[in-house]
Amino acid sequence: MREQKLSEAEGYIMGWFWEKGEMKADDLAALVAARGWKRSTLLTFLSRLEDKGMLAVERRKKQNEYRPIVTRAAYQQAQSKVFLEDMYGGSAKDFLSAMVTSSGISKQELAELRRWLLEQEVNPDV
Amino acid sequence: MREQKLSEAEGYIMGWFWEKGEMKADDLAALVAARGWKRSTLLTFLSRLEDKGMLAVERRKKQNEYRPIVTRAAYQQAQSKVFLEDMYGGSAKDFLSAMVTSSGISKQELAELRRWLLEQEVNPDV
DNA sequence: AATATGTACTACATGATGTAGAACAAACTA
DNA sequence: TAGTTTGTTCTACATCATGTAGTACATATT
Repeated sequence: MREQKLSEAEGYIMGWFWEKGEMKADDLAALVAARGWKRSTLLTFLSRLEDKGMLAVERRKKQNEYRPIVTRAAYQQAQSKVFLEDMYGGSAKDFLSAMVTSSGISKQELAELRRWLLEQEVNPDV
Repeated sequence: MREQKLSEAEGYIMGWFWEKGEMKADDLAALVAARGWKRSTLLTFLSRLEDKGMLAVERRKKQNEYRPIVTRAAYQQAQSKVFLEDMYGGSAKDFLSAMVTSSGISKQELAELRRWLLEQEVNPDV
């Protein structure tokens, strides 16, 4: 039900859904074969993702169809807001400032960021 | 030992250390009285914070002295880097972009941010 | 009807977290 | 100095998230 944080495995799986869209358990199984999960393990994750409100399941006669109902962007945004709030009291500037100070961001990226920000100014469609 | 993520309670306690600096258990106890923790509970947290490398402890005859050895800024920076990497592949621009798109940041803040960024340009002491 | 297939339910170990009692050592006091 | 107080460290435990999977049960096939 609640839209929470995804665990590593869950995030990995959602990554595939965001890339491929709707899938059946077998489609996903093929994609995540590298992890060597047993089928039931995978099904457990899918079930948990449904509980977390990330996937919608269409129960069919043959194989269920799983569809992502939270976009990657929406998830990122939600997590980012929480992070920004928890860590910097919601101040994006403080966040950026910290990144710059600690070289968590390169000069090049900084320049790019500046360019982007200036564009935003021209387009007040925010 | 390892510098990890802080739990809610640990973060709350570190917040006080970052604000007050060095403290004895009693000093802290007074500050966090609202939480209604038993003394041993508080001591457990202090001990765990020491394990996590956040506090240095000077064992005294009377009361131990606890001192923060990771600054708030350092902690924020470390966490931010990890977050940025995990969530946006390290792209601060993508992060900002997401914030703007989702109104996770106000126009006013955006303007402030722009001003700040331009200042950074003038001062290449980054 | 017998068999195969696929999902849901149940289970379990591990690690983090919140919470705290009890043991033990040092200091103070009568 | 022996008893009492004070403070720290150890040990403990319940709960929750997570990774992992067996098994029961329903449905589809043959």
